[in-house]
Amino acid sequence: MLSVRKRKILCLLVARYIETAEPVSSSDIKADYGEEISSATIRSELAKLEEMGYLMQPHVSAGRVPTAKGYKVFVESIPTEGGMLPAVADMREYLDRKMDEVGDVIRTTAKLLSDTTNYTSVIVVKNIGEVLVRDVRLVDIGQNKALVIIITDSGILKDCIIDLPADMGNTYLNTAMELLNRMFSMHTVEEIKELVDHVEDEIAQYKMILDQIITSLERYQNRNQEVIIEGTSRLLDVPEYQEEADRMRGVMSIIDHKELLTDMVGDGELELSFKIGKDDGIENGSLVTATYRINDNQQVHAGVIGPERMDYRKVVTILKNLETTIKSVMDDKED
Amino acid sequence: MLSVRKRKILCLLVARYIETAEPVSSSDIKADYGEEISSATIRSELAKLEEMGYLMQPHVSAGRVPTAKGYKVFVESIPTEGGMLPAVADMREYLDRKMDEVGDVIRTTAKLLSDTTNYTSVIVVKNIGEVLVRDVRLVDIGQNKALVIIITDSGILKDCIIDLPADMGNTYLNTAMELLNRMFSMHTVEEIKELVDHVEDEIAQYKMILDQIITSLERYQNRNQEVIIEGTSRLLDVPEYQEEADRMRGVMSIIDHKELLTDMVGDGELELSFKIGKDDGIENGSLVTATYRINDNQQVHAGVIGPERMDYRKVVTILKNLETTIKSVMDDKED
DNA sequence: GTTAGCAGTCAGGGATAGAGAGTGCCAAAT
DNA sequence: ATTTGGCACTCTCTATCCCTGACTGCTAAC
Repeated sequence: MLSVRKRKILCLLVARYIETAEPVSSSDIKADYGEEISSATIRSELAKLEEMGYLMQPHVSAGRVPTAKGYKVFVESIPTEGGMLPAVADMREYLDRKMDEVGDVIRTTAKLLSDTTNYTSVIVVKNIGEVLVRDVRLVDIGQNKALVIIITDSGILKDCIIDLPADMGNTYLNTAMELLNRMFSMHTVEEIKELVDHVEDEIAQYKMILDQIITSLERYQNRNQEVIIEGTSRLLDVPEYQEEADRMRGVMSIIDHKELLTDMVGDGELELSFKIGKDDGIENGSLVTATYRINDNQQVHAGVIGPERMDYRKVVTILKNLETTIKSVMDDKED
Repeated sequence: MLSVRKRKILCLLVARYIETAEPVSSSDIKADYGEEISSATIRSELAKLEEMGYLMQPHVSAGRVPTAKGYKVFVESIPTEGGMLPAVADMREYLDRKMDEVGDVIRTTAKLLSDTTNYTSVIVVKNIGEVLVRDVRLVDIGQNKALVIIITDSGILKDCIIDLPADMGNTYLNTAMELLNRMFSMHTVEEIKELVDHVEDEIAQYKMILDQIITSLERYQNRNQEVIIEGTSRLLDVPEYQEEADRMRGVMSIIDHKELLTDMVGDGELELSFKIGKDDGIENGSLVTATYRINDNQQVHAGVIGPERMDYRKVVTILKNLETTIKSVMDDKED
């Protein structure tokens, strides 16, 4: 629906605007165009592109500036197989430092991403699929409370503290643990819920414990979404925002309401996701994320947040490189 | 070292500047002064105050603006017994919502603080004093790993995963646990370190476990400092920062490097702490914190971060109110 | 030590003018 | 039917000027 020439002109314009931050004129494009073409021709094409909503003019005697819609055409044209950037060659070094947990890897990755792109970075970890319970342990911690440790196929759940009946005997906990393991082991949360509803009788006296554990499991499965943001102050480096602080607001409000991000990052199937401008939920801003699957149950969305006039090429290249780097580091951790 | 009249003039000036954000002239002060005094007299006092470093002039024919030093004199003059603000009357409501853990209380408090003051809020939780170990549990989680649960007098440590020797027998863990409890129970971390160094022989075969646990305990004692920041985007509401984004940088860099905050919040003994300006580590910004002790082992520093021209009176009042509110909520949680 | 008065300084706003950039449109060429 | 060259037009940007208003610092009198 966009002629080859229009697309080429549009992309050249966006590329130049990203570089110079100034409205692009017809003669600018003529200079970049390669083949011979007159500026008048370009002008008429620009007029049409503007009419179609890809461009806009700050004022009548200025060049053109891309709209969110215009940027989107541009980002589609970026080859995702971009070459290695010199700056990202040493990503591996960052990540090779000894790290105890996956959480550390994520946190470091966020820093790395912010440092290499010079934008504010964002990482969202999502649980996908069902959690399979492997083993359940109960640890008495005094004061009629117990700590529940649930070993699942995607990690260990250990933040669940439950209340115990006051008159509990000594063997009570052990029996409960046995029962729990018999019932829960190798089942998903959904299955466990079913089960508990059906065999009321046998477990009546442990009902209190069971309910608390199931609540906790459900919470784990549903809202275990971590959002990490690094390099907030890099927003200040963006010239657009320096001139008018108001423009920063759209981006800032997202940083303040991290929970919004979980829905804004890619939808899982897409490798790269671009959210640009108000219609996508970021006024005067843009969010580029890549989706990585680190294991069967967890998905990581990593990306950057910045102005609409973002260096998408660089960001895409870095995100692609990050994928291979993360994969290799994670694989090492498996051993 | 500052005459009564100079102090009065300085405080009137700061108060007015905080309100109007505009340089204050000698006649402005004359209007606020109460008693009869000529503007010429005030001018000569202002000149001296400027010479002493409490004030500055943006330009020669403008009024005066306080320096960081000037603000500090002002904040000393704020009565800490300020009355209840209408806006804070319902703090209790915020905090009354059911919250599972101390962590939740803290997080909600941060939001509350940001909402009531309209500044970015900051909360730092510090461990003070020695951690006393009460009980140690080991839970086998498969793959030659165990989860260590340490119940201390100030909380439960449950994020420590240790490696086990590969050829471990079935009773190994139980024996180790018994040994650990015998050795650790009711001792501080320092004492435990001593102990382990001395009775090498008996425990040789459990050395591996012990070392890992001690490392973990030390880390818990030292760096268990949580820093929570809420309402970052409120920085954008500050007029000073809107005009010149560069000024925001000082404050932003602190938000980006939370670890800096642990040293900047009050020194423990002081009830309220004011850090204003570059010399205090915040260029073009100011950090006001109050210190609350929530139990024998933990200290909470709560405060706000904003421009030098902050509404200190309001902030102080709110922080004072927060103290009573937090105390009452925490006491309820004890039950 | 305080006050009144006066001269001096400077920011801020409005008006004006010229330069430069870039477009839109039209008529001619392909 | 598309492309091109040319031209008139529009609008921003910058500089300059000037004026006004706001304060101050200073001095001399009280």
